[in-house]
Amino acid sequence: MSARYITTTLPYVNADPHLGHALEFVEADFLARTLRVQNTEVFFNIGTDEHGAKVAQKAKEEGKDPHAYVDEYAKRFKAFADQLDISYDSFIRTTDPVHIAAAQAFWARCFDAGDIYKASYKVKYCTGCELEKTDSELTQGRCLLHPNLNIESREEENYYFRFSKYQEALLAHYAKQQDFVMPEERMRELTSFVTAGLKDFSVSRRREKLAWGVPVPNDPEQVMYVWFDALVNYVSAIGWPQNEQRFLKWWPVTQLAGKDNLRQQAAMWQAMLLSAGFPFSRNIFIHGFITSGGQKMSKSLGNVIHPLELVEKYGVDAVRYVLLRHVSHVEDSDLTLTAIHEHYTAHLANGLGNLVARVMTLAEQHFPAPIELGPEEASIEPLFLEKIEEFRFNEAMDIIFEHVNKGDVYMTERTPYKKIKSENKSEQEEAKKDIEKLVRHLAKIAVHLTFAMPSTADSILNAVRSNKKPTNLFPRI
RNA sequence: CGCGGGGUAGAGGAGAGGUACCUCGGGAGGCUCAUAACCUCCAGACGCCGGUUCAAUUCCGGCCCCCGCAACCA
Repeated sequence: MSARYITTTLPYVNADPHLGHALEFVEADFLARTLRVQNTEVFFNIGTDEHGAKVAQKAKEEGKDPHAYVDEYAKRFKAFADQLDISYDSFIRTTDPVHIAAAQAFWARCFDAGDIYKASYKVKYCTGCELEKTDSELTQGRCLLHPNLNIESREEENYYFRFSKYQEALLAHYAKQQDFVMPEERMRELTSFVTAGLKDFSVSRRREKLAWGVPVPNDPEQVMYVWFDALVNYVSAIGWPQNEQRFLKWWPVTQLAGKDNLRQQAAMWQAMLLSAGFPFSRNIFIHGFITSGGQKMSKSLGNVIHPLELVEKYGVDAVRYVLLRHVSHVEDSDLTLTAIHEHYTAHLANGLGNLVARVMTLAEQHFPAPIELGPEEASIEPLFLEKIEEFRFNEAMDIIFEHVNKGDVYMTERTPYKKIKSENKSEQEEAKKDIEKLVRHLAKIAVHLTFAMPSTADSILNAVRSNKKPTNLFPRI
């Protein structure tokens, strides 16, 4: 029995869970569930990233103590995962004491390797906001809120991580393991980024400015910059450093991340691993963003799609279905409420739900007892599993839904509903065979749906096992 | 010359050196087991300009347009 470790990127808790989080959770869950049936022991990690300036600031805005604030958000994200039926084995919080200890131990390793050093750090500061600004927060070197003020440059002593040292090693690894990052477009982008040269990055902040972080070992003046702390969750979640055995059992990890996280996960984090003396991650899948109506979702545009509202309206499995089948595994994908509704109606109500209804109606009427299922119905198509392992989730889903269509075609061509009423005995027998075949076909579809749409799969299998037409699986809305 | 991606029927997507596929929508027919569902057939497309090739929408070059990213946005 082999072991596989899968993790999502921890969402930062400065905002509520959104459709992008749902996408990543569901993709990871799909993969985890399929691996579990392939004689593989799976450890599936999710969690929340809770330190840093933005969180401290948000907590202040809401008039809360940071601890209370992050507790609230961690609860919200966990509930979110539960409502999406995510089969996670671990929900790590970067404020967990074990994680904090791990971050410090990891830091110490990098420090001992000579990769963490102190240097002067320049920040851009807006005196109007009384806040540090990053380049992306500035437009033409100016703060948007205070365009008439000059941005000041301030300096302070911070710790740096020797990222530049690992350029060659990273490039060598990318060349050696070409599917380290998937899809390959992302690998190209990453390679060109690293080839262009790496600059050491700052990994701490002065404590007096930012108390909401992990204290740097042996320096009470400094706390870790949230990046450094957060990335370590991938090893702290599996027990490092206090349980070396457990760590060795699960590492290396398969990571899922958004395209905005490519560098951090596939370059920075990998360099940190190297510095601390760990093997690289196993592989990293980078997904795109979900847009709506061709634009980024934003409150001001009013095009935000709230995943939990979708769950309420269409059901969890329908939401999981849309995210797995109608979202590109490579590029950004557009989803609108209309499109979601259309997918639901066309493929779930008219397609899958209707097929189950028509087949089970015939079965219930013409068979006195349920059909015994055999090993054939329980087996899973290898191609289906391969697609998922290659992160081609939508193609895997296509395979299942082709079978739904085949069922409908078979029904039309063989007309068992007509032959079963025939006076002719042999026609009746033929019809019975056809119905049985269709019932087995349904069972097979259900088995394949276990991973993407667990409760739907259960409903179908229950219907087959009890020889009873279920209530509408996907009512028209 | 900053980096990467993209422009395919009315809409949204997939694809590949040689009959361009899917979903929704439109048109015609069929079926009646089913959630007014299902099946069949038809109409309709490869941004622009060059090049390579027997053959390009697919490869190469140029142009136009769109979208991300541009490192501490966590």
